[in-house]
Amino acid sequence: MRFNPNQPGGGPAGGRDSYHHGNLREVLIEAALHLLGEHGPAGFTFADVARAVGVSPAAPYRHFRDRQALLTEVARRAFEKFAAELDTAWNGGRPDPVRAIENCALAYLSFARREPAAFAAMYESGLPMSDDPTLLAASELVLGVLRRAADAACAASHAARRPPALMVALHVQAMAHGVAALYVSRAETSRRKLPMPPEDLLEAGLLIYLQSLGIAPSG
Amino acid sequence: MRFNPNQPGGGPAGGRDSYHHGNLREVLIEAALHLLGEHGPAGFTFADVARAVGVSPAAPYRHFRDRQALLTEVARRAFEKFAAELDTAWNGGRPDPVRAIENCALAYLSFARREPAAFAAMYESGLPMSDDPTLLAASELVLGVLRRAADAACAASHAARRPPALMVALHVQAMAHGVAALYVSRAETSRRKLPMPPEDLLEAGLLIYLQSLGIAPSG
DNA sequence: TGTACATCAGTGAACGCGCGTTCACTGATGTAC
DNA sequence: TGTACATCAGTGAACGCGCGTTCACTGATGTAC
Repeated sequence: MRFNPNQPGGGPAGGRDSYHHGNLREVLIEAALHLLGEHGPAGFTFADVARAVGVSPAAPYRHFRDRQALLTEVARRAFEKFAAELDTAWNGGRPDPVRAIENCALAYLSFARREPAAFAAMYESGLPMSDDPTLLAASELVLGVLRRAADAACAASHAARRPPALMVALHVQAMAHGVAALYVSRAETSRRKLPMPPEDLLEAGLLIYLQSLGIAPSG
Repeated sequence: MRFNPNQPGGGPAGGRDSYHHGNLREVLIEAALHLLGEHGPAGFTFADVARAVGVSPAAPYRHFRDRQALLTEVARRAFEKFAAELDTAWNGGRPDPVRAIENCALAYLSFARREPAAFAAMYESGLPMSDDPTLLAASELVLGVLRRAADAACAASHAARRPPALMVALHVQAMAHGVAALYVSRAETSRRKLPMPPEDLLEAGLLIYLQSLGIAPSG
């Protein structure tokens, strides 16, 4: 498949009717994401990306040092988008902390389902965080959102002994991530069947967990 | 690195001083597992395995149709070993259901830590279960153990409303898997630092969860 | 015990292929004056 | 407004390499008689 750099409406000049692409960097990132979704984190090559975009195999080198640099950029954007969606789902803690946390967790699954490519880039590509501070920073946005959600939930708790909010955030992420990894993000042929929607499984698990912290949905 | 088919003590004849290897199939599986641990699910080739064993690149074809067939066998054995370790940790539910479930969960992490290669073969290689019934069957052993553990835990519960045992098993696995995937099994450079041991994180999470079901450790 | 033969489990050379990367190049664009 | 020039962002041919796989082969082993 080929990616057309022009806007759907046909932007001003630019794009591929001229010698210069004008937008190649962005298009390469999109194409890499697309291939990632189709063939998994290791299922495509630098040359594949160039081919998908309809450009010579040398062209990508003008924009990325190598395949890993491209993949890193994909993962960085994935983390940012993922964190933004979680934050939208959190919605400032409305209508109440439990529902807001649940919405966060469901957004976790929703993202894994809608964007398996981005999910793979973040959590299955094995990219080293240590090499790129901006990638590390982007990855921390995700837990940051969950941390804020857990703070609010803990503040609303009336349990005798509460675990630290960070730990609650990590528990929520662990359960969401476990469900996502086992039952949502993997190829359909390589995961077990589940007698219920993964969303129901996760929601039930979180309710049981949060109940123990003395937090219940209001209303 | 090279794998010596002979036992360390030097078994009776057999092995690589003769033209015939005598044990090549087993040694190929070991070598594949080893390479998997070093370079991830996609990080080695059929030829690499042959080289690691010190055999011609055509030799593996006598034992496996292709790379995927070899990987499938590795994954199948990994599931069996993993399930066996979980069952040992479960220990028939002793000393009490909560402790036994916790031991199961800790065994989950322990396996992910000690055998990252096997873990990757099972959960990160993207092998299609649908192609091989024996692989599917092996993969179900794992949930089978957790299911039995959950059954016993639910029987001991005195909560007003209990979720089905299968769901409890899935929750336990989800949390364990989430912690393992995020904080144990990935390469050190590509995971976030955690302000506590993953084992403590998981244990705390399960305690909170199980408490809600009206199950507490005895003693 | 000896011999002939079938089968098994390796060898190693060869193939076509696509990869990552480099290279000198060239068309298009921007800018100084 | 026009022109010369620098820079940018592509081309496409080329390279060496290691891959997966096939092939005719051969050494070792097992078995019938």
